[in-house]
Amino acid sequence: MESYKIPKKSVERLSIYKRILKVIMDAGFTTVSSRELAERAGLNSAQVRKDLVYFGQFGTPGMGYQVSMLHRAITKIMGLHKKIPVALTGVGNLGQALLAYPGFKERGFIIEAIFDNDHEKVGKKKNGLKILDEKNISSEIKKKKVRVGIIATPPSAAQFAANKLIEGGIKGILNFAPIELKVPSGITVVNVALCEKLEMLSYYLSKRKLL
Amino acid sequence: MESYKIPKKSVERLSIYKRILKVIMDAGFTTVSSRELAERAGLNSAQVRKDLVYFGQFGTPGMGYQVSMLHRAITKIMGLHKKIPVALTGVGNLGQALLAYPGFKERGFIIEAIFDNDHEKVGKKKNGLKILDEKNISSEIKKKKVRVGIIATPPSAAQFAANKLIEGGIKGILNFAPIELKVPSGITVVNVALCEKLEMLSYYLSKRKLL
DNA sequence: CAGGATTTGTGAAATTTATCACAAGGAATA
DNA sequence: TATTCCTTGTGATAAATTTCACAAATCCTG
Repeated sequence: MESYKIPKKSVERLSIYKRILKVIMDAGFTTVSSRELAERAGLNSAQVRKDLVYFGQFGTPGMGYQVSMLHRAITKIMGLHKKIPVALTGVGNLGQALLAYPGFKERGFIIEAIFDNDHEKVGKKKNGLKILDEKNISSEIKKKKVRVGIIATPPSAAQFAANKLIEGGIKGILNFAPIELKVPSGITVVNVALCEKLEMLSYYLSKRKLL
Repeated sequence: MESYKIPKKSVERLSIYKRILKVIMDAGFTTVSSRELAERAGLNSAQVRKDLVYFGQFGTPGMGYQVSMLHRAITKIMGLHKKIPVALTGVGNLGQALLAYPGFKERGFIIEAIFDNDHEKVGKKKNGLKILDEKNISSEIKKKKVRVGIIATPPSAAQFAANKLIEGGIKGILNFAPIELKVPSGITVVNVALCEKLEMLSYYLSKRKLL
């Protein structure tokens, strides 16, 4: 039952379990049941157990899961136990917020290079990093052995940035631009659907005549 | 087939169709087929048709959909044809980025009030708005008839902000904080899972031994 | 206006995902 | 050690979602 075909949703929930485990661990508890994890995550307990079993047998019947052990196991499974060098493209408002976002560093994602296509910005410093020209993305990230790219450009510049990142050897992209990036197979793109979420909210409120 | 039970996924995709329709419209085309929409969105054409039929019959056999008509229809369905007053809580890096994010205004979401619990910040101005004390959220948003709240606080302050927003009569929350908000029934919460997405990317790369 | 080419809308089938329900394993108590 | 109480892991079942496949509707060409 190792890594045959794991639902994307299960992977996303793994991240949620990890976050909750941290809270439980900091509160001083040493074990936790699938029922409690489920309750805190707003899920069904069988689902929690099924999700975890995709990755191994972590529990003890009658007792539950060892909090710190499970937390460590998930961290390792997700590859969050080592530092990951990252490049950021687009140093606008969103890009700057991401640059300062503590969550990235906490998870081991270290932003090593930042790029923009605005010549007004190129050469200036942000958070101790010099803003580089987008034209040089591929050579710069090769030099710094960056493995992950974040796209925080406007939609019109996103595909160009993606191409340059891929040219530079990047295998994974976190995309904040609201477009469907075209990438060759072998490149993993994860989209953060900021606009879509906002519009969903509008839809649900509108349907209930609350707007 | 009107609004019986529409999958959440369909609603989210509606937003994607709207975005693509805009592109096609700006390129000067007047009609579009489900096949083309599907291709651009990376989906199956039957799915596009099924999604749209949840909301009405928009297409013409042999011809496809009228681009501008469909775009307008989706905008209306999603309640994005009128202005929506919004309150933002948490004027940190993320909050400031959201404040300056053009996508909000473009979609009719007008940020009318901003709050923070940091007394250093309260009273100062950002983007023409005075930062108000989080303690006064409920009275302020009642005054300004705000309908939607955005939470961009650190996780530790998120539940407090949510409570105050709800106290002030808000029905919808866009939550950027990585916690499961506890809200009474009748309140719609949409989470933007920033950290989760990042961690998913790490997982997929890690699995392929690319980190 | 007839015939061929498209493309929609939609039942039916396939696939995926979530929930139920319970046997089996282990802890805790006496 | 026997007994009771929990809780896991999991096969079976149910629900949700996606894809297939085609009749019916409309366009377009000659």
